[in-house]
Amino acid sequence: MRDVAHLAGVSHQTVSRVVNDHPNVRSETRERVLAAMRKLDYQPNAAARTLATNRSQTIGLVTFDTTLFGPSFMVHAIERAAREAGFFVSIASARELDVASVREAIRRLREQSVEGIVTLAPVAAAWTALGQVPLDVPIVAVGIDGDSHPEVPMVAVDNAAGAALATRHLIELGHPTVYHVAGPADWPEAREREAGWRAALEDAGRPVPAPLPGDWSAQSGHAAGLRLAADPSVTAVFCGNDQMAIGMLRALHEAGRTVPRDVSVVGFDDVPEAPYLQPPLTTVRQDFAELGRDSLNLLVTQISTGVRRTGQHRSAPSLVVRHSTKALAQ
Amino acid sequence: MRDVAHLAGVSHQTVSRVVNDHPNVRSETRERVLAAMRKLDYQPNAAARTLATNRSQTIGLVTFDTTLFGPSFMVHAIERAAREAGFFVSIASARELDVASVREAIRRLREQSVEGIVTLAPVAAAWTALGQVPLDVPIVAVGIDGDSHPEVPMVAVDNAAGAALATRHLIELGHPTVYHVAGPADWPEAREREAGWRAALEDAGRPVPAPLPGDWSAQSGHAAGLRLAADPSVTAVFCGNDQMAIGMLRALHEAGRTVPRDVSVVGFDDVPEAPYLQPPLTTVRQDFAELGRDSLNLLVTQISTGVRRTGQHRSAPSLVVRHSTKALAQ
DNA sequence: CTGTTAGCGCGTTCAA
DNA sequence: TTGAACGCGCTAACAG
Repeated sequence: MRDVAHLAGVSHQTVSRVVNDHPNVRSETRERVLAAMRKLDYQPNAAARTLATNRSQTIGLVTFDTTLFGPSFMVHAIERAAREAGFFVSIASARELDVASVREAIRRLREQSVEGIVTLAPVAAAWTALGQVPLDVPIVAVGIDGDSHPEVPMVAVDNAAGAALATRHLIELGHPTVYHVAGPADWPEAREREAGWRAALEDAGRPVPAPLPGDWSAQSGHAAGLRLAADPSVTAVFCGNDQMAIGMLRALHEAGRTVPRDVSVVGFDDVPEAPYLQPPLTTVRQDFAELGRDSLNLLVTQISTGVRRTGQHRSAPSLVVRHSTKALAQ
Repeated sequence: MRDVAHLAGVSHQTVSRVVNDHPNVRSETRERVLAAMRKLDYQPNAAARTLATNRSQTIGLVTFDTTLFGPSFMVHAIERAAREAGFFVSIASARELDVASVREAIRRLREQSVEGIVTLAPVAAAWTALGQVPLDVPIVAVGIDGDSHPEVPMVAVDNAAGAALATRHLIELGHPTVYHVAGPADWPEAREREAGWRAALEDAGRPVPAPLPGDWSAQSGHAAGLRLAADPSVTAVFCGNDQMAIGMLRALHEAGRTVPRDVSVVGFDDVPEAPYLQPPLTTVRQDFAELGRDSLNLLVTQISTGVRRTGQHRSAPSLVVRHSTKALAQ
């Protein structure tokens, strides 16, 4: 910057004014400075600005497993939205699913003076950690059950509603009951989906079979599928996500049970491959891109207005009916 | 930090020495300082340190489409490795696939004084942009054809070798030739795979059918599959990635052609769902986690030694034979 | 409209 | 072993 000032024959302060679009600069001077900046390929120094203004123009992202479809998609959507809002994004992943790891990730972000934090770690441990974070930096939680920490605003799809959508769809198709392959118990999203499934079943006066444990992976869906296939009374299964549904489809096929003729299967997420599975998967769609954008905008609003927001911001998922579900043959 | 110094009854540089594990501090003083730090929940200020040392402890990640399996997996692996090496990571995604977008992403990272850059944007435009980057910050390119920019070290699987592996596997199974669904032409990885497939075919003296265009998506694989299914002479297909193979499997099924009885299909990547597709997919495995770690370690080595590395670092992919390929019935 | 001064929090260099 | 002075590149406050 000093060099630029020298070359343009002005003080470094004037250069600073030009960089920050300050109004009180004669346009002629401004041009001279801009020319010097181009000539020297001037790069502003974000660290110096951060130090002087106490504003880093950076938001932090706490992630856990970005190899899953949802989180990885949202990282993308959030980075995009952040760039448009003029923010850098720094990521910090939690090593484990425990409170200490999430706190550590948040600590690292705070060390970088981030102006706000979005947490994509939808695990029970995360909100315990969030409750312990000093409230001087705005936080938005994505996909976390915010009931226990109403002071942290949360963005998520209405998992229970989505699960109920799937379950009612199967009930309306004439299935006496619906089995469920659940996600990991320490993920609030998994619990919400299970709760939605359970409630829909109870509302319809149907028996509630024990949910089968899963871990979001196709492998766990496959294992659950092999168990369910052994029981001829099983005609409908709601899987906690699409990956597990893929494993389920495979297991049923291996066991000689045809989908959807013998068994109907519904997933959750609507991954891009869902229409091309065999059969094309009926599933609950959630719009991850919108979720990512919304969470960032909520954060940016808090940063720029200084007003803390709270409460849950739920978006409505929708059911996409394809060919893995069918009316029960009497 | 001033507060800590005050509380501990020392000067702020003594605190600085403690923070940086400087040897010349009496252990008693050190303890007093540490106690004060804990008491005040002291957070070092990364911006100030960056300004004073000109070292940001941050590496930058240039991404393009993190919704694809490979890139999203590597973001995760790289963040992990970076954390262990004591680096923060800041991400900047390229808006488009053009040179300007990649340059802009790199500019944003440089503004943050990153000490090194890993680029996960495996598109032709990326290396054009890389060639224009001032060489004062080390760069490692992942999955980019480094031939045209030997000064930028590159880490990738040997795509051509992987494609040849797949193609030879099909030839050895008795297929007269192998069709190919290619990835986007502006991705070097797609071109390398196509080249490997072509070379294997030529080496075996087989005819080389025109490759079908794809864009990595299941949808494009499905479209290609519908075209191939119309030709009864097609008995073997090598898809540029697993997503396209999923679409291919579906299209062949719709057209009444059974895999692997009528047509054999091979993918590339070995996504976690591959073993659970119908049929379980024979594919070329690449170890994204290792790729991510390697790229980061290569970068950290350059940063800490100050020695620039060059050249290509290729890792060998392997063929995973499952049930989507079968000897051609005579 | 523009320049001068001071300081953001930290590390480095020199003295003590 | 510790402290004082200085500067990293920038912005904020004031002066001109």
